[in-house]
Amino acid sequence: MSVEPALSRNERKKAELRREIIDAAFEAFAERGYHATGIADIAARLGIGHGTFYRYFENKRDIVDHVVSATIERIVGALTAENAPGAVDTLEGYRAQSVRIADALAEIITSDPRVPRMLVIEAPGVDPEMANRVLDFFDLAADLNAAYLSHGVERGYLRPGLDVVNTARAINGMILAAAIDGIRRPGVDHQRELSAAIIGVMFDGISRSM
Amino acid sequence: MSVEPALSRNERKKAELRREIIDAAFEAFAERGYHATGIADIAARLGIGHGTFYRYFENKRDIVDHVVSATIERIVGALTAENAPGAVDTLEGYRAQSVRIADALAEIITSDPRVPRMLVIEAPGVDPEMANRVLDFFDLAADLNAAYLSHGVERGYLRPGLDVVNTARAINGMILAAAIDGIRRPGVDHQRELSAAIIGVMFDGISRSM
Amino acid sequence: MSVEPALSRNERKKAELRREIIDAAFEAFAERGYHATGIADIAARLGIGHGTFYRYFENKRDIVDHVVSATIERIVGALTAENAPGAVDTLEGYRAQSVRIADALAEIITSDPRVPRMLVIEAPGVDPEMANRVLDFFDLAADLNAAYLSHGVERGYLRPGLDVVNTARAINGMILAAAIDGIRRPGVDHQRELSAAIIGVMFDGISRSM
Amino acid sequence: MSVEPALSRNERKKAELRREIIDAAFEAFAERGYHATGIADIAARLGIGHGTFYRYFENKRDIVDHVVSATIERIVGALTAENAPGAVDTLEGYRAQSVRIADALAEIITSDPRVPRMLVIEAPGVDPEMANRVLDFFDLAADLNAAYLSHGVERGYLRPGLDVVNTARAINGMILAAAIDGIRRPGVDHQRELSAAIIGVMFDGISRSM
DNA sequence: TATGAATGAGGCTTCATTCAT
DNA sequence: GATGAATGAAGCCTCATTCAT
Repeated sequence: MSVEPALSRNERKKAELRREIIDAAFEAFAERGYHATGIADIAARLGIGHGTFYRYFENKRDIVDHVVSATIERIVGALTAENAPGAVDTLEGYRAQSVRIADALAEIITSDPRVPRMLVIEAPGVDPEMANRVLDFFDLAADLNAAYLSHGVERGYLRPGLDVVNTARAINGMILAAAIDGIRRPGVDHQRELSAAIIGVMFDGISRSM
Repeated sequence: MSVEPALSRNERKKAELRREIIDAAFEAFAERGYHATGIADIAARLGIGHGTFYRYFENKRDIVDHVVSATIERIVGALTAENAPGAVDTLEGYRAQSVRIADALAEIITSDPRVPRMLVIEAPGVDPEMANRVLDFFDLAADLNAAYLSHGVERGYLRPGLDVVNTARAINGMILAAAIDGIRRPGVDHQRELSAAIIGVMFDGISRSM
Repeated sequence: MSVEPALSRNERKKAELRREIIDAAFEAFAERGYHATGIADIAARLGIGHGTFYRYFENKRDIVDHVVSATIERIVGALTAENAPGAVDTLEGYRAQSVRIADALAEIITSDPRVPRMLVIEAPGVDPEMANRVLDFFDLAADLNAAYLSHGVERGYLRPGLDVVNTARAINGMILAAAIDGIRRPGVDHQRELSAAIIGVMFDGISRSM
Repeated sequence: MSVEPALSRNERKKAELRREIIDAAFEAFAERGYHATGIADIAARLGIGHGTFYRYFENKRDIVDHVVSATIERIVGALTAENAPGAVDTLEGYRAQSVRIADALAEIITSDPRVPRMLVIEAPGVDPEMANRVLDFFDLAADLNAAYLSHGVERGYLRPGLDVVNTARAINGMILAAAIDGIRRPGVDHQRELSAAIIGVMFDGISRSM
């Protein structure tokens, strides 16, 4: 028995349109830029009156917040799906998990390069508050990374004494590089190669082993 | 004896004001954002009439181009100063050079966090063309990195068979991470720690050495 | 049964406002001059916001084009109403037709002297393109005149060997003189006298008949 | 012995530059239009600083006044040169004089079509006051015409009872037509043909003589 | 509930004019 | 006297937002 509040037909339709508006705004912002996009552009993509927009969202600033939230959720969702945090206890396990995460990210990036574009190119320029949200997200990702690293150090398969916080930020930067790369070079194969290089650096560094 | 083309007093003053306008615009864009900054804001910072602005720059788009150029030059200048490309032939030499480069970057970032803010937060959101300029700059940095890596592979102090192009991009991402980190956490000490972590990952990876 | 495409109430109101804007612009341009008139002036005459103007016309240049078009149509409409081209075959018939045309013109000019003012004073100074439109209109009128003259020469009631093209231009000039005269001296009676003088010169010249 | 106040070398140079500024302004106004021409444009044509302009003329409105005055004087000068008002006492004499006047006008118009352009296209659109000046000039020309006609009626070689005032305006219009024609079709030969047609209408009308 | 007509704050840009050098 | 750097009034236009239908 479902205990969720049943949505009336009307409510379902409203929610659906709301989602469509977010999607249309995402497309418009990613393609033309936030500042160059008008509310009318978004409405026109859906064939609705632009007055209708204001029945679903407060204002332009409101929609971009939802668009960015949806974009972040898309990424987070993909990652947590492939992800059992703390479920690995060996170097190989961690490496395999890293590959899975990288693949999941590559999938998002290559299937829709507007995702990294929105997050890296458009969102930070919206206004200082939004820039902070994006930076917060980066920090959050770094925190998550750091947790993995701590786990690895504790378990002994990562270097003892590793500066987990800053190393996490460094690794985070490589992931960001992959995202940015996907904006301009969206092929899956290429993204895989880049992932491999990232994981190579991450685990082994670039020095010739002696 | 100076052989430089002597600038008249007038020309010197014009060049000076031009530079001041670029600086004021840099400040305004970094602090309030490009789109939230009006020409009048820039002029007001200098106590000049806003009409004067248009004697020095074509329009708002023109000034941001110059601001970004100046910002990029600031970075490039700092790097090339510390930089003898291809002048190292050992792992330790490369590592030391990497430290010097990292220090130079840290110096820029911590001495003026508006530099990374302008490049990473504001510039990409100006318009698609500017976003491309920034992405071009990232690509250029990656190309430079790749050249270093190639040199190291040839000389034998870096891992044979290294995917230099993609590895360069990965390393580039870590540098970007440092830049972004500097936006929010501008202390020199912290930046040094982050640099150390980056160089640690870069050369040795995170795996426990056997 | 009306077969005309039924305009919705909304469409009718829009078309009506559009017409009112053209009228207000006509008034403003005729009274203050095109360059001295601001969009805000036009809007203020109608008690609408100046933003509303831009819902109906592209820009200032657009509205003056429509104003001039409407002005030309007003003249052309009045003339073609009184006008059966080629329907006369005698000198007296042509003279009578000329009188009718002159009366129609006099009616327009005296009922609204802003019509000649717009066409002769304001429009040419808008920009070179508009000046060309006005000159084109004069040329068109001359062409029409020439057709009448040709007809008369063929039918034999006008002088054989008449240089119809240039004579048409000369007559055109007399009509223009009437228009200009109407700008400053708009009385109907006066306009009639001028028309009579024009037709006198046109048909008989000024020489004492022998 | 000259009793005219001798101009110092300096004063002569000033007067010369003054004339050059008027000429340059004439060119600029005729070619680009009054409103589209900036003071800087005029100064640039002469290679002088635009601040210098204000040492010779009060403001932009001032210079166009002088330009129009010079233009009118150019016409009046050419006409009065060929012109002995009241010196003819026969129809043929008047006709010959009319031809001479027409030739003089044709000479001005074809040698510099910017003259009619300035007077008919540009000047009226400057502002209402300038429009009045132009209309005044037309009226003056009509008055002059009327004087000739009166003389002819008195002497008996023009039609008795002629409405000299309005007929003068009609003839004036034909002259205006020639001026306008010269704007677009500046050939001397063509202008001569048009003059002939005008004089033909003026003296004989278009009716077939019985 | 959906619409789009109306609005006007806001921002960019031009250019005639001034005035210190 | 000549210059051109500086100025800011003025005007065009956009577009987010409101609200009557």
